[in-house]
Amino acid sequence: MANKSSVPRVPKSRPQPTISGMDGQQMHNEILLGLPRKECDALFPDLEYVQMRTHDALHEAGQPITHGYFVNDGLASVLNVMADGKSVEVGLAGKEGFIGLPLVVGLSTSPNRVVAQVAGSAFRIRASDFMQALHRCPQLERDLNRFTHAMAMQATQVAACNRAHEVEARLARWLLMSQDRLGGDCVPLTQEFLAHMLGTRRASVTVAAGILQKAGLIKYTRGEVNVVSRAGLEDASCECYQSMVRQSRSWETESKV
Amino acid sequence: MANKSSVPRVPKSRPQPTISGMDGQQMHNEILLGLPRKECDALFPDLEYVQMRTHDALHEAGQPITHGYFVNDGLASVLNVMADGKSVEVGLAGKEGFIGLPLVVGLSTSPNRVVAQVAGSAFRIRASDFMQALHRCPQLERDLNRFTHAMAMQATQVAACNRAHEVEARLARWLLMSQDRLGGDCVPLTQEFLAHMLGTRRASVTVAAGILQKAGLIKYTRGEVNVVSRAGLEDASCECYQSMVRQSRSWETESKV
DNA sequence: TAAACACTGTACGTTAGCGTACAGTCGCGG
DNA sequence: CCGCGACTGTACGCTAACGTACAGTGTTTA
Repeated sequence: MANKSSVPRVPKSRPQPTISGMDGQQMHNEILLGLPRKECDALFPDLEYVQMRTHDALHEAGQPITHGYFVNDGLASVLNVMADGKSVEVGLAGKEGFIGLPLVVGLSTSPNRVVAQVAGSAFRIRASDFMQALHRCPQLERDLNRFTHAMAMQATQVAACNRAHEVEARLARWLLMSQDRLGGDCVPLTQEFLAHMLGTRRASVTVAAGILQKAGLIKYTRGEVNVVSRAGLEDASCECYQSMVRQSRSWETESKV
Repeated sequence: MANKSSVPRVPKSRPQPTISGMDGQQMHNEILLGLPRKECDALFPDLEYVQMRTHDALHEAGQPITHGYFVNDGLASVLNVMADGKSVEVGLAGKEGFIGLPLVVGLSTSPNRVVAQVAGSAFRIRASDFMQALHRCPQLERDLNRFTHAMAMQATQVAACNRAHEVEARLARWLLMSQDRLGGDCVPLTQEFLAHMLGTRRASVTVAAGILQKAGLIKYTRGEVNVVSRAGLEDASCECYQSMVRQSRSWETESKV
């Protein structure tokens, strides 16, 4: 929440190659920001700055992946869609992430639906361009393999959580995770879509959110959740949130090869 | 159990470097079998052939990873362990797999507990040796990155399944998945441990297994499930099983870069 | 062969969550 | 300013699954 007005992390000494459509926008995507100059040169000409509007589908389950997306802003949800149309969120990516991981291992079909859950922007790249660029960008490839691993960890935690914990705790966890990735107190989402995320009924979300609100942890108003007490939410959430945080920590400290 | 005397798939033209403790045993692990000669030479001296006994823990949640395991035989379950001691299976690996994926991205702590769910054997390698060998084995590294991806897909499917489907269907799915990885009709497991896999009560497993048995799909006897009708089981299981199969198919066909 | 053990079957009260339906409430466009 | 659509609150009967407990049954050990 603090870094709203922080300086962009691109070193001044590195004038970025142009990115189509970006004019004047800031780059937030952490994978791109961390690339060495050489890989930027190789990659950036293929990137295109695009807006993500709420509920835009980036990928469709079972469909070919046309573009990869370096999320810059906002929030993308990875959903597993069941035969009866119900969906369950299995992953969440913000500016630390990339959407289109199958491409990294040479698959061009997405097993999941991916939607922009909170509007924002992304740098997108055509699948074919991406796969070629990858060969020239070893650091990018390594980052993406790591991110794949991080998403895998997230999915395993969610798998367990879905089995073991109840709606109220899962909702709290989800809000915390979103807040972390958005960097603000406000998560703009309707209960209807929260229900899709949690794989439950809207009515269940209403009840759970009501409890959190009465406890003074959040403030809910038509399509917008405001986090009032992070600490309280962490108590209300299940251990899974802390597990995930711990994992991404050990990540940062341990995994600097 | 059936394929004890099948021919080894290692080409005759490629005399294998010795592996400690292996004397006369056959190699089944598909990752190792697919490596080019050069990488075998680099890797095999560090491998050690070991037995996995039922319920042996290969990794402990939150503990350092001492060895990676190329599963050769039997079945390894990746479990997420909750604070209250309950566990939920989030991944399953047989001879197609490797246990210790965090090592691949430079992490030396396992987020999950991994146990031998069905006894067998594995080729293990010390974590430090593994991480060094990886630099000399690009094909191995690529294979393992792919396998990471496959496990991630598995986890996402399980995450959704855990939320959406009921015990009976999940049990059927699990039996099918195990059978695929074991290559026989018989899955040696008690209801108690099936319950741990499915993240449910033993009593629920008893009921579900009873239904499958009455329907003539399986035969259950003290610690041993015999699959009678695969087709029937596939009907009884949820769509998730087919999803997973489809994914590993597209895998094999698409992803030969 | 008896006792101990491990595994399986079943039962019962309790509960979270489901499906569904309907009544508020807010905000925007006509 | 009204009406309509989108969002939220609540209610009710129903079911899967839970926690727990205990009785059967097969297998090993003494």
